[in-house]
Amino acid sequence: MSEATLLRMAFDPAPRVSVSDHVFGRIRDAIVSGGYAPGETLPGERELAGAFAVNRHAVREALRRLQQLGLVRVSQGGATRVLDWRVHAGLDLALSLARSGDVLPVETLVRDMLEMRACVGIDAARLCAERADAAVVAAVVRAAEEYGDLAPDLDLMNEANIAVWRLIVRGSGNTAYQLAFNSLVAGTFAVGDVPPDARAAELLDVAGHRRLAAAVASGQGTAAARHARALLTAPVTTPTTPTPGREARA
Amino acid sequence: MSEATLLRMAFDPAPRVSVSDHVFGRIRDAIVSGGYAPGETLPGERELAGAFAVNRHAVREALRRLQQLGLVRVSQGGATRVLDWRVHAGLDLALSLARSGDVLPVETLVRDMLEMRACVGIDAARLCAERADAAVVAAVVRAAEEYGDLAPDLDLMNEANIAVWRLIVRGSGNTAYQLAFNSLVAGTFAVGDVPPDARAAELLDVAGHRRLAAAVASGQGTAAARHARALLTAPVTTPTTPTPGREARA
DNA sequence: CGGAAATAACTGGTACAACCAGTTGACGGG
DNA sequence: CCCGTCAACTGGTTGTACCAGTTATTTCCG
Repeated sequence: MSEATLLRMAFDPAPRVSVSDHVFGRIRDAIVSGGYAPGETLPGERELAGAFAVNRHAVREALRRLQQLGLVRVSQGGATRVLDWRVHAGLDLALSLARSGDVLPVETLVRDMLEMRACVGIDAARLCAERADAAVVAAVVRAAEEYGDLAPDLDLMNEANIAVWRLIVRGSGNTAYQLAFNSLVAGTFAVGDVPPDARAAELLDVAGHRRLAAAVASGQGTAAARHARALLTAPVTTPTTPTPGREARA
Repeated sequence: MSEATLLRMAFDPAPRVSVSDHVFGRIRDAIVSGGYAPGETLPGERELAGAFAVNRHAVREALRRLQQLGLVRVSQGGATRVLDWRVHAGLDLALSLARSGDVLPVETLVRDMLEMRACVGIDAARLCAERADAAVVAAVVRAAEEYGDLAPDLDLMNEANIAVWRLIVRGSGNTAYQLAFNSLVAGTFAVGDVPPDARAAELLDVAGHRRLAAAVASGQGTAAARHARALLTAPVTTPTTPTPGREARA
């Protein structure tokens, strides 16, 4: 096999995860997948260090991150207890979940994130139209214009699409929306292949994006929300690949 | 001063923050408040350890958490660079921001989180009505019933209110909503005093909550969304204390 | 003189060992 | 039986040494 062939194959970019990342991921998956029930006590740091054959500090770094994520609660003197991530974990966990799929059905997770994107995006569009300052509005219009020029390259359009929405969310003046948007973008990016054709209709609707930008520019919140809804609810309501899980849950 | 007097005073629950927490908070505030511009390089671990007069391990734990939060990007060999938290930080940052206010106007942050709560809550109510299984629906109805019994104790009602909404969000079957809900609850809790009277109207509207539960039980998504909207948008649209910042941003 | 390769001086990553500081539960005296 | 004491856990912190990448400098060859 020639070197050119090797380079064309797009390998994984060399895992090379740090030791503490490894420990972090393993324990996270064990908790999320139910290996450790909520309330259960995790093995001691020294014991974990021995089990993973790493230094105790690496375990500590991992545990601190798990604590920040809301998966465990460590307390000096007492044992480290597992929390119920459905109750204590924040949206940032979605990124971790998406990154190392398998523990949770990726299909469902993607659908959920798209659903939330629609919910937040619609309201952000409304708020952006109602209370964004002139500079951001101008940037939105400009971004929407440039967005259309990239058709029909879906990869580039996806990137530009994120830029447009980032501006809209920014224009909403809602920090929570902004942070949630970041979480969702990171999460969907981590999944890698967000069903490419499921969102093709949305991405290729250049006119729809320009209508949205126009509504934002003219300060018409309701119209902006309507156009945003038209764009964002398409991939959720009409999936090209039938999404399992809806019946499975019932 | 008698012991009883001491106990009645409700002191701060003894700060006792760990060393790495201290370092974490300081650097986080420095970044969020703009002390370090995005792209700038943070001092080396050894230098930071010297500046804070702590061991390097403590600094490392703090940096790892900052990285997970999306505030910095550490890379072996290279320097640790500051990221733009408006672009890379997830919703979990809201909790950190709320906890140690000051760096960001708390008023605005609370308004944003309530706004997002409304946005997500309305859609979650709709989805819960449409696709929640019988067990969750029954739990929602029961929780709404018990909720009314707690009036007029606002503290207890607030707690029960969260329980009701947690069930509804759970019933929506959307993991992203669930995680975002957790982030928002943790964030508002961290603020401590979410303007108590601003939400009094919502909390005391027992009938409204029961209407919502009834709509969920009968599977009427649109009605559930309407009732949810009535409950959740009240504190946002009619603040008892005029919220500054809206004009200040324009 | 120009540019590429070796290198020195950083950076973060990991390890071992020891000790401090809380928590827990068992043990023994009242 | 109850309560204080103490020993054996737990996590928290420190120091040091070294490994592993990055980066800027220096050096040497064409």
